Amino acid sequence: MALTETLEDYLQAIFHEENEKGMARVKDVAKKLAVRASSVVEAVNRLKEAGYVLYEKGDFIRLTEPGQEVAQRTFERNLVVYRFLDQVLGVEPEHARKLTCGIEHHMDRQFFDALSALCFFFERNSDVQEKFRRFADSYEKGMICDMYATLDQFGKGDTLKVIKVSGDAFLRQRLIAMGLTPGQEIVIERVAPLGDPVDVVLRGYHLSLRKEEAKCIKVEKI
Amino acid sequence: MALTETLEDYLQAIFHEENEKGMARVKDVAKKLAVRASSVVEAVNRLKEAGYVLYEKGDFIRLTEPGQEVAQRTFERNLVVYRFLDQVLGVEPEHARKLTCGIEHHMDRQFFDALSALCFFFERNSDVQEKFRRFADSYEKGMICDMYATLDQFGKGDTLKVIKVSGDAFLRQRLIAMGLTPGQEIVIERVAPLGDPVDVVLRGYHLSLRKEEAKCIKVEKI
DNA sequence: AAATATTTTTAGGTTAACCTAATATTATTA
DNA sequence: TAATAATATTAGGTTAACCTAAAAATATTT
Repeated sequence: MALTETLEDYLQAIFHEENEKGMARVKDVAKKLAVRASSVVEAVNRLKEAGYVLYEKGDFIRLTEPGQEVAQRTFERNLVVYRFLDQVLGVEPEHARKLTCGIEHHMDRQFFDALSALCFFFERNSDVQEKFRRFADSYEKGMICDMYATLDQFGKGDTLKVIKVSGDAFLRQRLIAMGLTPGQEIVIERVAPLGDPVDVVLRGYHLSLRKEEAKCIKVEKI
Repeated sequence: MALTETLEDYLQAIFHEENEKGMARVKDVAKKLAVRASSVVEAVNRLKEAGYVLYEKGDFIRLTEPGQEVAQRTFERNLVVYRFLDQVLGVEPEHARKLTCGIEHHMDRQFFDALSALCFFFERNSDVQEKFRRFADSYEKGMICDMYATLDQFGKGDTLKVIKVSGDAFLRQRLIAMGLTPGQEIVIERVAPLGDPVDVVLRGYHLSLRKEEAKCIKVEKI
């Protein structure tokens, strides 16, 4: 019985209510999730069906063992994402909190572990943390202005992946029509002196690009 | 006109079809998203309403300028999450691809930029990358066995946040009833010799915990 | 205890996102 | 070109997740 994201949210809200106030009531869960009480009743009945809560009308909502487990796990995921945003990426707390919700539903054990490890790594290696902070700062200020390299910066034999095609609409259209589309892998076959033209292979086809055109193609080396 | 996550997915699929095959057809979009053609028609009509695609029945689906932009942005977010999972966290490609989808809808500019910066940072600093890889390995093998510290490991004046309460159900119940609930902040007021008992303050209340109990409370220093 | 207020529940409605099955359209091939 | 196959569209149904508004149950005052 896999829960929907929404039901997982309800479970978590109930978990927090239980923790904060000792018990969870329809009204408070409703307020916490910003929905109407009737929606909570509906959700709780579904959770009851699935065996995650105990509930008799009029009574408090209480989590069963499996319910506790799911809620706890979801909460931990939430926490780790928050920690990552806050401590590693340096997103402001409030903003981090907003971003966090939603992501915790898309994590599995491996992701969770890896993210935890990363948080710890940064925590234990303040030099790395410092270094990254400086790096990110200059990145933000546009000093590492273009995050992706362009095709003209590579040489014979390099295998690249197209990220984006820039330039005016007409040129872009033309390049895309040639198969230079985001995600496409290309191999540089030959670069003429002074970088013009550049011959590449993609999907088995050969293509010759002017340097000006090559400059419009953002790529990533693979 | 904010799009739903689902419609953003349709937009992205259309984008990729256009890029890969030069044009997007209902059938192919359906296959790509693993839905029925009728669902695609419905979604496309909604996208048309919202001004993101041009579509006359029987014809191909084509993105408008705003449609292109949204699709491109979503794709870039997807890519950066993928890059992060793959290059930084070391999740295997296939698995990373699965995890990626879903997350790209929960990102904003700041998150995107920070994550990009992190990927670059790791790329440019292979020593850091190496170091983390080793760290994560030992972490995975349980050598950094417990990711969270426990309450008994801290001293007077430390401010902590409760992460989890472990122990048998009975003890857990009791500790939680005392207010030691996940997320709760506590301050250590006094630690008796040999660490037993530990006095803490939470929500303005004083609490005295046996060392055995303190060991059950996973915390994080804040 | 009666009156009032609060909370919970039910009943019935809406929307997005799917579906199946039938029909219409467009392509392909005999 | 007629028959067949492939695609696309429509019509109508389902489910989750919301809602409003009214009714029922509990609590709280006077």
